[in-house]
Amino acid sequence: MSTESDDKPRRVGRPRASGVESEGDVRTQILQAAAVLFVQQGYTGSSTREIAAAAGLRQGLLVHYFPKKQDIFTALLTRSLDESLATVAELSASSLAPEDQLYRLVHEGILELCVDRSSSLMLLPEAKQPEFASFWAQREVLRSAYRNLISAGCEVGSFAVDDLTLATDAAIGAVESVVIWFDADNATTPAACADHLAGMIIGHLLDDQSDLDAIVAAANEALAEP
Amino acid sequence: MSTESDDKPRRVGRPRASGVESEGDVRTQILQAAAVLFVQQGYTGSSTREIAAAAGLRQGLLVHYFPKKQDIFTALLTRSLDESLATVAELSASSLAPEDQLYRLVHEGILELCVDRSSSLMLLPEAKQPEFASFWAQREVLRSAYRNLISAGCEVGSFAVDDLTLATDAAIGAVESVVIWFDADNATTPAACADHLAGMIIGHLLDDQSDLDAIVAAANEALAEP
DNA sequence: ATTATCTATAGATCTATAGATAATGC
DNA sequence: ATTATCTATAGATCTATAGATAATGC
Repeated sequence: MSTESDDKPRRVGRPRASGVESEGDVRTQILQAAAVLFVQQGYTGSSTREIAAAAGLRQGLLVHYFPKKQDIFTALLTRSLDESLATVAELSASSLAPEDQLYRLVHEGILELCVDRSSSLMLLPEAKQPEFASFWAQREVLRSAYRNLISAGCEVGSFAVDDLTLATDAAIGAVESVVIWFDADNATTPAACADHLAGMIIGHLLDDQSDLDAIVAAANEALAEP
Repeated sequence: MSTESDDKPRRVGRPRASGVESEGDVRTQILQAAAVLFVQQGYTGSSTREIAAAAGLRQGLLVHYFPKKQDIFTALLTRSLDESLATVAELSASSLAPEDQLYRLVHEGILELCVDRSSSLMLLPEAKQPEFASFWAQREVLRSAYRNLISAGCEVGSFAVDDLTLATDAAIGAVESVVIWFDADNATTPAACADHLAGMIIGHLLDDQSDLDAIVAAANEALAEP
């Protein structure tokens, strides 16, 4: 119904030198390009010029959207926690037993890490530096959720754990280990990874190993529903 | 019995500007300083000048010992596999059952990763780049050892595994995950980490969970001997 | 006039090269 | 003379700043 022809690129502002037209939010495009480069070459190893080129724009414009290079990294780090923190909120509103909640949190977390490469950015050494402390504070929220679920699982007698801190770190660590080796090009699917690893992690926390089947079955049923 | 006084610094060559005297092999000192910085700030994020300063010498001298910055990284990466590959060789010369061998390999590997911070260097994005391909070839030897032990364990009926590749990657991944979170400053000891994680990994491979206790007991006994 | 982009560049790096210097050895 | 180190620096970056330009909007 529009009187304008769709293929005429009517857009305010000087055209891009690269010819590539901006599709959607420019900041998002920059972030995507940066995520790929950071994963391949590291944060310091990827120049703002390279990132800009990958996003189809000039370095000067990138700086206009992200005045400091560090702003790009901060945005990516923060974004990488959103999904898991949303899952935590959802689960804690449910009335599921702690072992069921933890299984689902772990399973979801693994899937997320398999599909979104940028979730491995927190492993970059530069992420440890003080400018990114607020990211680690957020992440501590996620770690507490794991810890609380493990602790609650012990209280109801489902889990048996000596050292709560060690069990928590080992569980989160095993979830995150998937970013070290999962390769989207290989035959193994994210779902298969998630099933395998989640079984290993929850299985090792359970007091009675044979409870695992019921937990897995319940989670699979829940997934089958809308 | 020496006629020379020990505190006179008789040494050929121009003295260091830093005043810090070289203790032992200079290349080793440079590598140690570089490992710390690479872990903290990444490879590209650590300049040769910084590394030299940390080792108590000037940048020009560092370049004399390692003509390319990349040579430092190559040396560190290569070194990080030595320990585990030696363990593999030792174990395969033994007549232990595959599940016992794998438990010990995993356990040793975790200990090593806890004590030697530089073993996490392979996680740096820069390590993936083609100049370091020979490191990955060596590492593939280690991965094969894991894979073969899991496969052998299945054949003798101790392990039950659907997907050999997935089981291998998950096992190595879980071992390596320790570098993500282990912190020497915390209360948890390397030994406690190794026990916990190795139990989780081998436990999940076993067909009959109750075999785990015997494997752990045998490994602990072997460690107690000289 | 407003907007989105561009180009040009200053100042601060960083790696690797070249050659000088301050010890001991003979 | 030999050795281990140094200083100085060229050339190539890299980030962030400043201001110009090429579109549409009115």
